[in-house]
Amino acid sequence: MTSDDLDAIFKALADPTRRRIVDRLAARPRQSLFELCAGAVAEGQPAMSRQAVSQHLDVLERAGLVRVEWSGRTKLHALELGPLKAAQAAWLGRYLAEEAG
Amino acid sequence: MTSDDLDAIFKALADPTRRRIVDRLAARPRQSLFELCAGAVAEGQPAMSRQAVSQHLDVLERAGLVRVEWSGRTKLHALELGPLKAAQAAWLGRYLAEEAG
DNA sequence: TTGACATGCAAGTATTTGCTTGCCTATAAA
DNA sequence: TTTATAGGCAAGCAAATACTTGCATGTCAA
Repeated sequence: MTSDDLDAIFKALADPTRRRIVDRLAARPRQSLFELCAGAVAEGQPAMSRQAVSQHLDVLERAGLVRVEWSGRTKLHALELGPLKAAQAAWLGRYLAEEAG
Repeated sequence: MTSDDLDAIFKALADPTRRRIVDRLAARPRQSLFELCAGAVAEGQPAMSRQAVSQHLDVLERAGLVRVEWSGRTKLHALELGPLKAAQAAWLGRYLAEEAG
């Protein structure tokens, strides 16, 4: 866990659209790009272009927070919590409250 | 803790220089702007101009992570962990490992 | 094979970020 | 009062971001 890794992780989480993508992938893993676009609309949020969502997913993927699996022509995305827990161990944990239960 | 608050907190932590400032304030609270500039050099890091450090402190202060207290012409900075713990409670905690010990 | 679908790639643009430079204000010390 | 010190304000600039538009590629179905 280098300083650059922490940069990428915090930067990825610093955007509300990306945090919503994380939340949707936590609720249901293995979603395609189109499913994630539709999910935004389903939650009553402003529609996002496919390219915009794709670029957000790239940011999350480069931070290691999203893992990708191809199934034919469909790219399935799922949450990867390892880097976040590593960030907690490497830096964030010093400053966080101990989690209650 | 609004989504904007989370934006500000994660964005503030997404820069290595700002994380080092946080670390230095954790090690010793109530440091002035000049002390924080000197601290960078003392740690063997590249010197930073007063204005650059000041702008980083503004970002941390706007995120609520740094609390300021004036003493004469000296502005003393200290770490404020409340917002970080609030961010953990509001969002981050869902995805973090339970802290060992 | 043809056409529809899921996604990638690349260029263009407006905004933000990180940093610098130059000048100004206010407090403290000589 | 003069001078040095701690910091603020504002403009300028290169790089990064967030998003769009247009076109290309690869996969599946009819």
